[in-house]
Order: sequence, then C-alpha cells, then structure tokens
Amino acid sequence: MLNRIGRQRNVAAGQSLIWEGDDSLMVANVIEGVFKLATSTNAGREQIVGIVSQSDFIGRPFGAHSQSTVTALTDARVCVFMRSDFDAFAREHPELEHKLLQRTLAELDHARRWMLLLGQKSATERIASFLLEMSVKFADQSCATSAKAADTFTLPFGRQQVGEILGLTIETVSRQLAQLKADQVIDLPTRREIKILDRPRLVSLAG
Amino acid sequence: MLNRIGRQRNVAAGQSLIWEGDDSLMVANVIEGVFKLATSTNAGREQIVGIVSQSDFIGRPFGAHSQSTVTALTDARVCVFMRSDFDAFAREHPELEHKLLQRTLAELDHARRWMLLLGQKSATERIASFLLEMSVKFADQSCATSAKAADTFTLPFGRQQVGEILGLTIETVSRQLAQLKADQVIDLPTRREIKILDRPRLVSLAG
DNA sequence: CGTGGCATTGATGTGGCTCAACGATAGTGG
DNA sequence: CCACTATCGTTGAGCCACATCAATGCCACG
Repeated sequence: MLNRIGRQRNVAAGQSLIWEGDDSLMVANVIEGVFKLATSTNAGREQIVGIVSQSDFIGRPFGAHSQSTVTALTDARVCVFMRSDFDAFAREHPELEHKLLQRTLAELDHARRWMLLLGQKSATERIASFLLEMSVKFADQSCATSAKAADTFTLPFGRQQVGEILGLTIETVSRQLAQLKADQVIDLPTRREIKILDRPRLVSLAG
Repeated sequence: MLNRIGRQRNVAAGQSLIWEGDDSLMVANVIEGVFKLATSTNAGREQIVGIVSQSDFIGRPFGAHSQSTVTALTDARVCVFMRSDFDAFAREHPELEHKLLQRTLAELDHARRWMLLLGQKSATERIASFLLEMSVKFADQSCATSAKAADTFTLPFGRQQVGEILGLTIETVSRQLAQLKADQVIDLPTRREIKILDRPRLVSLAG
C-alpha cells in the first residue's frame, strides 16, 4: 500500500510546505485543511494559481523544479512522500498514474478556465465567478447534500488573498463585495462568511 | 503500435478540429503546423489558453467535455485517434500514460506561469515575456542549433491573436511593439517577424 | 487600380490601481 | 472584563494604464 512509504504530518496555518524554485523533493496528499499554490514575479507581486484541499494532491512528481510555493491557509494534516519513493512507486502502479493523470487533466482544464477570467473578465465578473466557485468548493459541511453548491459558506482566506487569486487589489475586492451586498445579491455576515441571496443574478454577473 | 488506430489528416489554416463544450470525441498528435486553444466568455471575448505545435498533443482523453476550441493557425497535419480507441489503448500501455502525464504536468506548470502573467503583469511585461517565450517556441529552423532560443523568428499569428494570448487589445499590442522597436530592443522586419536586438533588456522588461 | 483585411496611430474615456485615512475585529496583557 | 494594539477591512479622492472609438496607412489580392 502507498501508505507504507508516506508519513503523516501536521502543518500549522501559514506554514509553507514547498517553495517556488526549489527542487521538488516531496509530494503529499491533503488529509484535511486548505493550501494555496502561489507564484510571484521578481518584483514581488504574488498570484495564487491554485487552491488545494481535502484529498487533493500537492507537489510535482517526476523530476522538476517546483513552480509554486505551497502554503497552508488553515491548520492542516497531510500525508507526505519522498518524491523519489513516490515516483518509483507510481511507475510500478499504473492505476495510480492513471488517477494522477485524470486529476492533472482536470486541473489543467481548471487552470485554463481561470486564464479566461484573468485575461478577459472585469472585476465584477471575477468576483461573481469566484463566489460561485467557492460556493461549490467550500460548501459548509452542515448541509448533508454533499458535492453540491451551498448558499452559505466560509472562505479560508482574507481579502488580500482573494485579490491574489483574482488578480485584483484588496480595495477593489472590498468595493465589489460591498456593491454586491448593497444590491442584495449576497450578504456578508462576518469577514469570511458569504451568503448568496440571489444565485441566478450572480451567475449572470459572472460573465 | 499506436499508429494502427490513428489516421493522418490535413487541416487548413483557420479550420477548427474541436469545439468548446462538445463531447470529447477525438484526440490527436500534431505532425506539423500550429494550433491555438481558445475559450470564450458568454459575451464573446476570447482568450487563447494554449499554443500547440509540432509533436504536441491535442484533445482531452478520459471522458470529459472539451473546454476549449482547437483551431489551426497554419496549414497543419495531424494524426487523429478516436478518443475511445485511444483511451483503451492508453489503459493497456502504462508507458504511454506516463508520457502523457509528464506532458500534462508540464502544461499545467506552464498554464500556471501564464496565470501570473495575466493576473499581475503590465502590458510591457506581458509583451516582453511573450516575445521571449515565442523566441524559444518558434526559433526559425535555419539555425542548426536546435532547441535553443533564436533572436529572429516568425509568429504564426497576427496582432489580434497576440492580444488574445496576452489579455490585451490589438491596439495596446501594436503600441507596445512600436515602443520596443523605438527603444531598439527589437526590430519588426515584417508584420509577423520579430528580431530581438537586446535580449538582456527584454528579459529585464519581462518582470 | 481598386478593394478588403490587417496594422498603426491619435484622441478620449474609464475601470481599477494608488495613496491615504478611518473603522472594525480579534488577540493580549493588565 | 476592559483598555490596548495589531491586523484586517472599508471608504474616499485622484490618477494612470489600458480600453475604446475613430481615422489613416499598408499590403496582398483579384
């Protein structure tokens, strides 16, 4: 079993597991918690290029440099593998490679849809798209009907990070959210909670 | 051999092989020519999410809808496979899946670096990054030292498409190129040719 | 020689960034 | 429990980079 070559590890919110540019030495599976994948320009501007949570895969198998920094947004637990061990194991287990391929293809599709957002969409459209996506990803577990969008959910990040995901500044994010609230499309019970009041409207705003 | 289940096919410049949203019915290998992968908003704005050429892979294996339209930018020749045939073949040939996984991982890395460009970089930085990347991808074959960047090359697309790759308008692209030419960083012998005069400068402009 | 599609260039507008101040919230120590 | 402070979020004013709108120029084609 794969677990024999992996070790569980706890990661505190804010800790980074992997740094951009480093040799890829480890891969991991997320058991619980949420991570961000970020890359930055020489000038220091950051772009979040992925959000990784529950049962997602972290790291870059098969010899390469890591292209992004992986940081825990919440306290998290992961199952870590030495990359070399993992690579060897994967080569001998086509089923695993197949699963990994499926995941990677799905992530590529996702990344490309995100490129459309970053390249073409207005601030309002970006926020609307973002809220809709997060409503699927972070549906509060209370609701037993899993795997479906929820209208109330809690973001695992603050405004700064929302900005980095969407390619916007913190001020623009704040203003757009305030506007959506004023328009009764959403409600913002607390800093990190979102309540969608008018989903069809939000969908149409998403472009 | 894989070729037994594939058929060669010619594609004229401008023709599309696959449409966004369609069921994924075929995959293909590019033998020669260049394709673009594009997605578009409901509003009709297009974003080019990938450029595919010589020996690259086209399509989405393993049951899913195609997320982008694949269109030939030049006359091209491809080797086409029914997706179902390909899937079955791949499942029986781990080596093929492994190669595909490697490619997909590399493309994902690439897509994420592009997200940084689209989310954070200025028009000048985008153009500079773009030119540097294209100088690797489309190095004119004349130069025997293959697989290296060339300082003169020919783009397979016009200004409109450059804009769609970079998330800029055609006018901005034109002005930025004009500026780089005025600054003696590049030369523009014809509409589609680029000559890099001062590569270090271009690198520093790329952010 | 015209005609049509691309590219360039100029003038103007505007969405989102920047800069700055203020307000809210959560954590800390008295 | 409450003041104290650090952090985060909101709000406002002004500006600038890029988009938009509008001519004009440049080839390639019949």
